[in-house]
Amino acid sequence: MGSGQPRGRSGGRPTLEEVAARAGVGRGTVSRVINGSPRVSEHTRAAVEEAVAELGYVPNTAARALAANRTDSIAVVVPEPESRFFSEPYFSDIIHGVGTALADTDMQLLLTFAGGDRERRSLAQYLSAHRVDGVLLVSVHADDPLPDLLQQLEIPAVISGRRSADEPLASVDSDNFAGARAAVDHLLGRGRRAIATITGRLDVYGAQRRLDGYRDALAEAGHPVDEALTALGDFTEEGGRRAMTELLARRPDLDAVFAGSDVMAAGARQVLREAGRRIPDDVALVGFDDSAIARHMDPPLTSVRQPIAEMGRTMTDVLLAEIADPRPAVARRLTRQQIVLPTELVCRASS
Amino acid sequence: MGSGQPRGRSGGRPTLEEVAARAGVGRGTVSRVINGSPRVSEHTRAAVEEAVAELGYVPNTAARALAANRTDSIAVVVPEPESRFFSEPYFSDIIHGVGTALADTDMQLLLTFAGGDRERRSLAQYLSAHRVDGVLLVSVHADDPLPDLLQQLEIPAVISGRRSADEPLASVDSDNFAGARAAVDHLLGRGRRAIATITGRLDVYGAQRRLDGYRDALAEAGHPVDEALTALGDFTEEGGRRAMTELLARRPDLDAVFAGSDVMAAGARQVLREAGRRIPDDVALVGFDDSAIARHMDPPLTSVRQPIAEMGRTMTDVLLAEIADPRPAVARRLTRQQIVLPTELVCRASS
DNA sequence: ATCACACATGGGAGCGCTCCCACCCTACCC
DNA sequence: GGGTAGGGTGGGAGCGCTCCCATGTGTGAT
Repeated sequence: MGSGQPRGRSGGRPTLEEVAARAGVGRGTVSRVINGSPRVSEHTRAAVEEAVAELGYVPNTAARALAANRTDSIAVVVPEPESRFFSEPYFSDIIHGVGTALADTDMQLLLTFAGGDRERRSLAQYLSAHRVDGVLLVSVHADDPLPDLLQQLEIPAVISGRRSADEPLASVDSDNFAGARAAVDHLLGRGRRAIATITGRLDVYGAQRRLDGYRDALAEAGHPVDEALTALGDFTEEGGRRAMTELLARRPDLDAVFAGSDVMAAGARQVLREAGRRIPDDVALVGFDDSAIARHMDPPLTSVRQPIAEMGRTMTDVLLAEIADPRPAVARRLTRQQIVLPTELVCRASS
Repeated sequence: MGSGQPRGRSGGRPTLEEVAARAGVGRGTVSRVINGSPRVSEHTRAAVEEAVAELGYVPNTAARALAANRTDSIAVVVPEPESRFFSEPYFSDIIHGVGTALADTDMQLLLTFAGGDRERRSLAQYLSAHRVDGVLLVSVHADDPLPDLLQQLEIPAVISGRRSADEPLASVDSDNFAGARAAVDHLLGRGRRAIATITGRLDVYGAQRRLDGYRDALAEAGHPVDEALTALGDFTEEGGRRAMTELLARRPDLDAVFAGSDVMAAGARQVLREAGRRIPDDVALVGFDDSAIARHMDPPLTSVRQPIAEMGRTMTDVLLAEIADPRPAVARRLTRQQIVLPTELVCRASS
């Protein structure tokens, strides 16, 4: 903004050629300066930069993409039908982190929704056409074919949350196991003995790991794991309600509940209240995610915080590194990063 | 996916030329088919479509953008530093709506963060380079220079939430005035008489309109507007707390509070509770936004719902129409749309 | 002075597409 | 039978850039 922009022929934006003419150099030289090549003399560089500034030159991405066969953009793929995804701040936070990481680069962020079958197909096409330099996969299901497609197309990709213990793609995850352990250890420390858990969908690896952490904590404390104290949820509030009802029926003597997500904890709380159980006096409650819900619940919910924005940032860093890495995919595969970020227990009044 | 893709020269993706060769037609004809031109015989069209399918041809966007001078993508501009933006589901919901609207097209969605000064500058550059066909502006401040820049560059743009009564850009907003009226009418209907309000930042037009609605409802009911019952907040929880403290000091006899956002209502609730006021027995509380917080608050918060996802969808539709509109900007200006979507009061236990 | 070589530079050759003009062929009309 | 539309079609001319090769130009070694 600011000074007027002298134009080329037809009022369009200035081109490389025009910058070259103004600076009294060739097209190639300007290109070198724009792209930070070292093979330009200091003097020439200065002249070109001046011309660029004077004309307000901005490279044409389309032309660059066509000629160089790269797009300077990455895609975040969102499995849209998962309304859970949009109802939790997870999405915003990841995107926030990605945005932060991208701010230092001139990469652009493309948002893609792989919702229905049609979108999925057109997404596959889109990716096949190599219209992005890399892909960030957010909350992918175990049976999603997308990751394999990406691998086959040799498109750099990073996934949020591993799909299994041996995730072939680069991934960034939070330490679900340690988070769950911390939550249960905390409950044990407060003297709770009949600690139940409400799990998320177990085909989500993270949910499984939270359950593992719960069991591990109990086992280490010398508590026998009572299957009656485990109820399956599905990450929804309604699922939390159902699971809590079940638990109460099976083990009316329970004195603590570790829920695999805050939303499920909220559902559980309703049932507990209706059953006349006071929180935390009769039953302590701990959630997972530390979302806004946790802070505003009554009583405020103790919850395991995941560094979601940081996950987004890290995913982006890893992806950018993969894109920049000149080594062939085969060599790279050996070093595919599996990053696990620490979780943290946030104690509030519910426990 | 599926069948193997025969390749052109060097293992790359097939080009228009190759499709043409295979179908036994010229390049122009294939282009016409791809772009749905009617000037192709039925017979030829079929042959081309078969060749396209066989080769798994996907047009190269970069080449198309370069040749046709359009990008088939729109940008959503997010004023990132507003952390409020990320802490509320507003963002996700808008994006969700935009995604839905875009699913029917082959437009791509670009997410841009106009946070710091540097990002702002590079965004201006980005837009100047016409790297998107249109822009969706989300929650823009009254003094933001971006809208003017867009208008000057003649880039189609739609803004969420008008900046003033005579917004020059196309805009989509929710009916803040009617929403506030409904909330206050509801409180009046429940017999509340000393109804206070906590406003958002009044340089946000929507916050002003909510205040207007509050006043209008009281005036129409024959209540004198008592300035002591109006406190300024800033959309934050802390702001809500401060405002509530003020109100309680000024008018200890108040029996209802209409907050300009759920988050501020949450802050107010804390103060009310600390002051020993029961909700809704002593003081009724109504929020605005109907966010997740409202449902999980204790007691659940009555709140004015905004159709945020629908706003995103509508913004996109309007933008696509503007992009498709062949009329010059001058002619279009006369018909710039100002769409206002209805709000709805969601009654819960807090009132 | 001569040769070799590195570095700086200019510009041709595309990248894959759209736009548009020229061409051809088939009615159809006089 | 010749003339005239007009729909179908082919392909040239770019779009603005990067890549790379060819061409200087200056330096140090011989």
